[in-house]
Amino acid sequence: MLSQRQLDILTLVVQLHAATGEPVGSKTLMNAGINASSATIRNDLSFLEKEGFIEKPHTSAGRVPSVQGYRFYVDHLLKPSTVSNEELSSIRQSFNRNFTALNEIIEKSAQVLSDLTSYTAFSLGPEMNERKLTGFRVVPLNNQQLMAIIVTDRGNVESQVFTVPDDVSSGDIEKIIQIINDKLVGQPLITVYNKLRTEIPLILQRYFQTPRGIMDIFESILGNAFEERVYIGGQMNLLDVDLIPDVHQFKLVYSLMSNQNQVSSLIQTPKEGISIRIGEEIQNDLLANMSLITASYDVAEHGTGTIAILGPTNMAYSRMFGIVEAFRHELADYLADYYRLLDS
Amino acid sequence: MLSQRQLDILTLVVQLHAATGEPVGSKTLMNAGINASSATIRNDLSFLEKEGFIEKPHTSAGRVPSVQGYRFYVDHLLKPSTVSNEELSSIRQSFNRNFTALNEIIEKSAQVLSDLTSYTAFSLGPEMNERKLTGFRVVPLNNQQLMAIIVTDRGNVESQVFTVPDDVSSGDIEKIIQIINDKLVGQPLITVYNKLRTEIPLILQRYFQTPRGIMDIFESILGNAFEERVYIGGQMNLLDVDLIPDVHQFKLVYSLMSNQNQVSSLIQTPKEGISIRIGEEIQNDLLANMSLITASYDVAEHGTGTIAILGPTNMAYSRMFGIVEAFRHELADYLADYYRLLDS
DNA sequence: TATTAGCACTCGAAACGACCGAGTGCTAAT
DNA sequence: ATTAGCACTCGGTCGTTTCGAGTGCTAATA
Repeated sequence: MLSQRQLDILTLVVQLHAATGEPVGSKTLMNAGINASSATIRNDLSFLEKEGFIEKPHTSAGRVPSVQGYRFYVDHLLKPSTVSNEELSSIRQSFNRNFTALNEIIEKSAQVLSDLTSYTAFSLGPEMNERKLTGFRVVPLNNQQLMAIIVTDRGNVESQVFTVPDDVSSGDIEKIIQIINDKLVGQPLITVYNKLRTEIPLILQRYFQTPRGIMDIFESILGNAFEERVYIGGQMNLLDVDLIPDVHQFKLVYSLMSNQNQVSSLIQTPKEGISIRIGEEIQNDLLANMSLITASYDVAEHGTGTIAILGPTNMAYSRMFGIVEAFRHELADYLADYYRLLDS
Repeated sequence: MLSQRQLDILTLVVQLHAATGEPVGSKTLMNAGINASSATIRNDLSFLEKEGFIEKPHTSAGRVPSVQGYRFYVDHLLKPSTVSNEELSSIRQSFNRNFTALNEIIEKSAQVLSDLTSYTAFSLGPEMNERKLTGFRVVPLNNQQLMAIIVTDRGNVESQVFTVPDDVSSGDIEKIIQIINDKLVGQPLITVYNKLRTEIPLILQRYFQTPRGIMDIFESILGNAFEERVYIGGQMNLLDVDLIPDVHQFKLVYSLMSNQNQVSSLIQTPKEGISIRIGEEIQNDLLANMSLITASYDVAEHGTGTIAILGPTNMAYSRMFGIVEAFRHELADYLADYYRLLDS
């Protein structure tokens, strides 16, 4: 369908446009290594345009890749650049501090990934839904306040301070803790979440007249732990990209990113490995001129996590692909170590 | 010095400029209620300019208040607008949820204040430095992880999960906890912080060969609790203000606000009550075209806290002053209640 | 003496237009 | 199939003009 030269031209259009941000013209392509006259290149350009791979912003400008063009490039022409050893070791180094809870590692990873790419990065830890509630503690802090601590499967910890309502005695609390330990600890979180709305209130009714107040508290705590949390790094990097035409849109994007649910569904990826979505493929009007690279990673029997970066449509795909690819492996390795340590 | 009409004119210039953002001309002032011809007003304007209260962006524009003009307005002309009952009750309502730890109340207050003013808001809880360490708990989570919980004076809680180094046995941990409980609980935080670097290591040396690793952990945890934390709400509101000329400056301001130390010293206020700093008075080049309203509030014997808002120099001072004034009292009352509850 | 009407003047913002040049499409020659 | 040549397009830049809000000054007025 496309001649080799046409493939070369498309590749260069994508890469030069990524490098300069400008539309690419026939002479530029000639100088960039296409072995043909500018006229010939123009013919090819015109062909590529007819086929929908590139388009021109206006008559007398150069060409710019279309979404379809990017798609084709990403699917067939992209050669992931290998990550330099220095970068690799800088990734490792940034994970090298002795982190504490899993959440903090995940949070840090979003930070590092965004620094590395200078775009906005997302990080979601290994699948939460398969996790079990492995520990539940309530620690008295003073007369009126308690701290509830929830430990899930491995390493993930949520805590919340709460004030005891007037009508609840410390004996009541004891009983509730015992019930929770009996009935909930060791169960998958999803079960916990369900029982909390069905079975537990029934049991509590046997002991208390009005279990509602205290139940609300525990429900909110456990609910917190249940929610998966996507960490975001480098949100301000979006401001550098000239793709945010006005401040208003930036605020919209920012508030989009403040909403866990929306972010969650944004970086949801259907398939294994790395997926690249370009412009309108993201199916979100706000992000129409951006691209999203999503990658999943497996941590042995501990489920799979997700990382992602969001940048301009004309990002340097091969470099970004390389970074994301390297990063997902590093993170998976690091987490495998982390779990191994916990198990030892 | 200034005639009554000149005072009126200055007031109107400030207020109209706040309302429209445009320089104010003589005709506008005439229509806005100054009882004199535009020529007369021009004379007064020219006088006010000579005295340094107003200035003109360029020859054929209207006048704009100078910093000195704002200063005079704020010091002598400003009538704080009273806050409507609805607003007052909406403030109260937003505090009405059953909050848990003090930090969360303070965080929420920054949020509410920024919503109310549509500027950026800061909130610092009642003086931390006078606080004492009243509780210290270490809770085992699993084989390798512990959670340390620190409770200060009243209601303030910090927690941190950490992984136990290989060379530390659970007996060691027990001993350390005991030492901390003996030597540190009940002391003011500042003492804790100091002892942690002097006395405690000496004691530990008696028991362990290499106390360093474990000490690092505790030091970082306690250090965390020691740090005062200013909460910020509505940072994105700065983007609405047309005062941020370019995205670059916004990023600078944003990173300024990401630095606890800088924010802390920013909202440091010398005097009691409400203080208004205008433009260059803030002594920060980045904020040269903004104003900062800082207010302190007392919570009986629990120290004093600070709230602040940061907005454009031409903000509606009387309204903002009113809001901040109302807010500091509401917050003080609410916290007084909160502490009363804890003491009961 | 304070106020006001009148008028010439200033200067930024917006509208206009000429020009430039990168880039195109097409045609005819190789 | 490729290329040289050329007329054409159109956004961006830059200087000019126009417009109008606002000023300062002067002379008349209360």
